[in-house]
Amino acid sequence: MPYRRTENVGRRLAARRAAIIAAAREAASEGGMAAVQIAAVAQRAGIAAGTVYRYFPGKTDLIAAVLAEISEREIGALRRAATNAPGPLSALACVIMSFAARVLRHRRLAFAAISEPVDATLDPIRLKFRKLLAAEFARCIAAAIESGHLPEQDVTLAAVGVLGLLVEGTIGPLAPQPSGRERELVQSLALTALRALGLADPRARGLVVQTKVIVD
Amino acid sequence: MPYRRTENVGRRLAARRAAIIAAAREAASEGGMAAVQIAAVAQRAGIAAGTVYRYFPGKTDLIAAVLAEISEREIGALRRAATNAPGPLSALACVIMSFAARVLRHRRLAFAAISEPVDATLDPIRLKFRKLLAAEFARCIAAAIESGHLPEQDVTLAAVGVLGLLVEGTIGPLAPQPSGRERELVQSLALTALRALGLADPRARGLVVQTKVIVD
DNA sequence: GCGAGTGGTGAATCGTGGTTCAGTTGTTGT
DNA sequence: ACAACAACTGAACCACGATTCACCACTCGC
Repeated sequence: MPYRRTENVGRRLAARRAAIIAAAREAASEGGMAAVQIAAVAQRAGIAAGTVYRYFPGKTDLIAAVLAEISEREIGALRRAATNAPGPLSALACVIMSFAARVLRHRRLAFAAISEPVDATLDPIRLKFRKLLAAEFARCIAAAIESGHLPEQDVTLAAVGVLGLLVEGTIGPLAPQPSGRERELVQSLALTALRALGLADPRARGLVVQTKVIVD
Repeated sequence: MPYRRTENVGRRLAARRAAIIAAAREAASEGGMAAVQIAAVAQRAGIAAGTVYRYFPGKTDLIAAVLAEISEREIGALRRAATNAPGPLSALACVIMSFAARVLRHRRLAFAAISEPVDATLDPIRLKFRKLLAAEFARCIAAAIESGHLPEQDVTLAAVGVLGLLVEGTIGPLAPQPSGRERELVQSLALTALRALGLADPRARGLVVQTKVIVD
């Protein structure tokens, strides 16, 4: 039996798989989901179109892998942001602002990952991502309510609303164009979001100003 | 010269044009933008596929017409809601709640019209619709600030944020499923939106409860 | 170096859905 | 009824992009 996959080859395969995912992500970063075409991705990765199918059963699975990667990175960052904060309210502010800031860093990709439909078969995966994001918000909101910093409310709905507010304000079609004023935009959106959750204006204002954002 | 378009024929043509638009709208209502296919629309309208092209140069123009119609209806309704209200704050609440309620009445169609990308050439048209919606919110927010009911803030950004909050909370993928509790959902979202704009919790609560929604 | 088997290739295939157009049907004014 | 023309038809055409597959290239263990 002359050929067993060697360690070395295995690494090369893994690297190529990662390269394909990276190529797909880059394509999405530049031209949105519409630009994620097998031929284009393959070219970017320096391989033939057919080769993509040795790594992924189909385009859907490739995009799912891209989304999974993004999801893991982003959720991790938000969780870290929450953990590092001194208190529940501070954690909430930090998560909100980190999310907004991170999205602003990669607008197109974020838009593609969060808002751009692709295919009905992918809806569950995108839904999972959004659910995780909302859950991260929800966790912080719940903690802030628990500790008496926010009024009682439907936590899930509040989280979804805040998510929509931030997404629309950062990468929605009406969001301000990139202009170097990202810091102010983040603060402005965070202020609005915190008020939405029931925090009085002055306290929210102070909280927002003193919060440090984690962007990696 | 034996044939000039007669009055009667003109009416029939106009009616057919309207029927095509209606068919496209219905298709979108049932299956989203993906279901707006020329063949399907034509069948719905009881005509042949080719006939559609006697009324619209292409699919893009057809969808543009559908969006224009929706836009006119919806913007009109919001404007009416604002006008009927006794004061600036009441107008704002009414516009917010009317928007949410109307969207909930036709979720799929609203989602298709507001959130579902179709084609890069259509982006300007969708953008215009969103801009009009945001402008309607912005007008009310500005009036409420003017009259001292809300704190100073970036009106445009606030309007965009509220739009995102409401859209996500009503027709976003994480929004609550239809369940007969629409009234509560609208109130809950409106409360959150008004707080986001800087209205203190108790005042917002009272305002939301007493506001009558215009749904037609 | 060689046989066995994996990884890679890219042109051809396929499915989908918008668009076209030669032929048919319907309407108008005389 | 007829000429002149518009409207309608739907099968054929076309573009696009995912997927396949027969063939080539490489790696492995001997």
